[in-house]
Amino acid sequence: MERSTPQRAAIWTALSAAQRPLLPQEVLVAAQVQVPALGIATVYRHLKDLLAEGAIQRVALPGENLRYEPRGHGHHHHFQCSACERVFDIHACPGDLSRLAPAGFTVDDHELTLYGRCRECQPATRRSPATRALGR
Amino acid sequence: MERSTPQRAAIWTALSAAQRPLLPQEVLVAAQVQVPALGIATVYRHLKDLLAEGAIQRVALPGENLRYEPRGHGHHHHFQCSACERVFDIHACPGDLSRLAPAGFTVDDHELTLYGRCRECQPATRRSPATRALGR
DNA sequence: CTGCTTGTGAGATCGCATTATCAACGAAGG
DNA sequence: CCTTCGTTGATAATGCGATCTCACAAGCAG
Repeated sequence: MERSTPQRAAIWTALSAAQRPLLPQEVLVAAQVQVPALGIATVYRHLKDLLAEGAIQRVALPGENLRYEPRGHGHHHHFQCSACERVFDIHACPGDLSRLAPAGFTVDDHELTLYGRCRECQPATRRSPATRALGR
Repeated sequence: MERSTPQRAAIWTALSAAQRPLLPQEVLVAAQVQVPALGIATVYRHLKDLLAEGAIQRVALPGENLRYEPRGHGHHHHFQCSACERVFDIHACPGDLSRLAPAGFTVDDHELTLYGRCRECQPATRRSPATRALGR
């Protein structure tokens, strides 16, 4: 059975506190705040378990490795910052896109990714310049 | 310098005749119609060259390997059939999506992928059932 | 405490797409 | 013909994310 361990708790906390999809590496770094000795193998192990339990879901973006986020956000899309590479949730949707498909094609679902600068990575024009380090 | 060879021609023909982005493997199969002895190494070599020359471009879809298509299609999106896995071009666009991003975010670009059934893979209801083999 | 089971971490290993290697081939000029 | 030099194809090597192995540590029952 599933035993409650500090490692598992740290990984879950990292995922649910992030408010955005995380790479396994990002989960590792974030969870090591609570459990410094945490290894990457344990991260993958628990990601796999949490996925099987339905607690989290995969997020696939074009040309990117799989990210993970807690389930239950409903239908939503993602925004990737071209500066810090981080991915954020977008709780909005352009709506029905079946009209875009060629005649004879049936549309069941869609994936949308926006690219640009996140709030913290604006080109130092107005407030809040990109002072945050990468990979955080 | 670049020498014109049957292999190179076959690869280019495969790409421009396909009317859709191809995986290296699909390029190999399609080009082998003209040059049966063609090897995968030659496909990768010419894809790399054609890319450097700007004749073709990469197409990255969520969770998929890179595909390649001739350049010059302008801004467009893609449709992936959930049955045959093939990817088709969609020459349509939902338009400006910057309104979807959170406040403070700047949107420069976007990627859209539709999923469903292509014309040839409709659930055998009306005409043209999915008689085509996979991987073609 | 004691014994048994499960979880963990470091490193080895795997899977797979892509790239490098290299002997053989072949078009072009002599 | 013959030499030259870029091209080719089979295969080995690489890079990298993900998984497996295994000795050890940490729960839990008795």
